[in-house]
Amino acid sequence: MEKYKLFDAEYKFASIVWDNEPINSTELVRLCTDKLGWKKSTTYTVLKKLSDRGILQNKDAVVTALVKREDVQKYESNAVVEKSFEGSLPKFLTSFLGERKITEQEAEELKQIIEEAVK
Amino acid sequence: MEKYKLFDAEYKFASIVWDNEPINSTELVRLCTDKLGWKKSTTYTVLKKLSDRGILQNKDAVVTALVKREDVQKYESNAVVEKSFEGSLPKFLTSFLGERKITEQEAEELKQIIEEAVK
DNA sequence: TCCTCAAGTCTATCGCGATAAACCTCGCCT
DNA sequence: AGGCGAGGTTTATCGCGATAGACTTGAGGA
Repeated sequence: MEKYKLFDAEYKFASIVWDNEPINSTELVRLCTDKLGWKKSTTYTVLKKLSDRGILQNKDAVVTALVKREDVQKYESNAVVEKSFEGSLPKFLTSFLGERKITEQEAEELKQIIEEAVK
Repeated sequence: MEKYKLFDAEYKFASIVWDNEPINSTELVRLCTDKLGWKKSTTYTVLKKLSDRGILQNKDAVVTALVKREDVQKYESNAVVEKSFEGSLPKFLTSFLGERKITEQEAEELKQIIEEAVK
């Protein structure tokens, strides 16, 4: 789903929406000024673009997300494994863990997640 | 290590080097023309930039890598988990796997990698 | 009626990554 | 002594994501 590809600025912006939706657009402008240092028009420009793409929605000055954060995250995770690890999750994991050590407890949690995906 | 951050074009280029090093620079130009559609000067421009950064090396017309592919991959994997998953590997894994199903064998392989990191 | 302010659009500008044109040097061959 | 190709640098140009300035519209209050 190429649709879910967000650029850096877009992702930061969308994150603010996800964290605060539903949110009034003027209030959102204020938040972006605080957290991103954006001017009003910048916020509206990005908001419009994401709305046109069906990612967000601005109706009667109330902004909500049409696409879930999880869906964008899923796209991101797949894209990286695809681009840098030939689509191989094992390769990704090996690289990520590296010499890094994890606790027995963390290992359990990860194995649990993996079990969940076996069917 | 911010040093390992490669842009898209740089990464594609470095990949060709990793796959073929040591390689003569003129030969590398030919490869880039074939695989990336680049002109000679484009190849040299990118090569110089990566050499200046200590990622690659061009000595007596022989190009080699000073930084291992694995190190760049490690940076990439960490960056994504950091940026999109609050640094949480479990969150990344959950998102990546999603409804996707994996075989018992693949699960074993993954668990093996995880075990390796416990200490 | 006029002012204000919320709400939003349209059209730049700007920085930077991606790509390349033009030019240079130097050894080698004829 | 002149051409030629390998090897390389310097200096643009270009596309696009990031950001914003200027302007518009419409409701509500003094």
